Amino acid sequence: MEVNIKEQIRTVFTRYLEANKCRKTTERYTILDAICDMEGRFTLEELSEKLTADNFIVSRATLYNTLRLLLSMRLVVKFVLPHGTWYEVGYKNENHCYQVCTVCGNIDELRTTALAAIVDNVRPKRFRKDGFIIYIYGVCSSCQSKMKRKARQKELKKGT
Amino acid sequence: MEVNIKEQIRTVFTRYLEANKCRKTTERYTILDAICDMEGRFTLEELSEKLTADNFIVSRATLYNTLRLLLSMRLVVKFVLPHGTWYEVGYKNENHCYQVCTVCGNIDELRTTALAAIVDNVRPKRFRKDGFIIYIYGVCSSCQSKMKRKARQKELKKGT
DNA sequence: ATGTATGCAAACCATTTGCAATGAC
DNA sequence: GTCATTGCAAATGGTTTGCATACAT
Repeated sequence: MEVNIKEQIRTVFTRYLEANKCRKTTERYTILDAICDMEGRFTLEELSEKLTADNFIVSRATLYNTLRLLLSMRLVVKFVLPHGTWYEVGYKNENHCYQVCTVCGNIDELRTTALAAIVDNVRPKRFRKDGFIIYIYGVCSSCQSKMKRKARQKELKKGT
Repeated sequence: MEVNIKEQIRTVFTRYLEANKCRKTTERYTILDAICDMEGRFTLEELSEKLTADNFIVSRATLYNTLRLLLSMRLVVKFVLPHGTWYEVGYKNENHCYQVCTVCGNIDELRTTALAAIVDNVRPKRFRKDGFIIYIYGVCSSCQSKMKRKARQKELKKGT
């Protein structure tokens, strides 16, 4: 991430901490920095590993606390999928369309700008909309062939 | 749920069990029936409670096993949301658009036919699409007012 | 000096697993 | 009789909590 964007984010964070009378701890800023350096989606485990690699050890509790803080101020977005939980820096307010294989759990991001534009135009009443996620569920081609292969084997066994 | 629809579902289930050489156990059919009688979304806990109320005790393991079976054949749909996991009978192959409040966790279903039609037309390559879910994230009006009230109180405290 | 934030370990909760017993075929 | 399915209890894994300590204000 660009350095001046990181600076902007730090500024937003500082303003938020001051406005809510929260303390400006080293942990909070270091975690924020690390999150900015993560590429795309990341798990809590991956974030922890990055911090460890940077020689900064934080407890799980602090990691969760800081993430909660960042989530509540919308600097980070959380994805809860059937196969795990991911986080992502949300400063761009990007929206997402995922194709999820319900067999192997693989997730691909679909780049369908048309679709995103439509959902973007939905304006719910009495609701502050922050973003949206579209999940398309199904079976990927690789799992489809595996299932066919398995069915064939059962059929063979039946003949025995 | 209508009796003859339940019958249809049982037939589909039986065909699936036979095709895959799975056993037709009392547990499986009883759980299927209970699921058909659930109204709308339900949690595993609620399903278990209903079965208990019907004097049918099943282990968690069997509940999860049967749900996995029903999920794999698309008779049931699973929703993993930040505030819990829900299931729903999926025989109508309905698609869904949810409005999720990230503060209180409340979920409302949006009836936006236009939106559903668009997503319906997305045809991913090399992927057997079974359905989709759209989550619109944000803050509901009731949580918005609570947040405003809280902010006012902090401001008062500051003045003291 | 005050009280918020942290670290640690224990607690928690939903889900999965291993294994012996049951029962569908 | 065979082996898939069940029930039980233990294990797992991610997240939260309680409490003593550290440190930002």
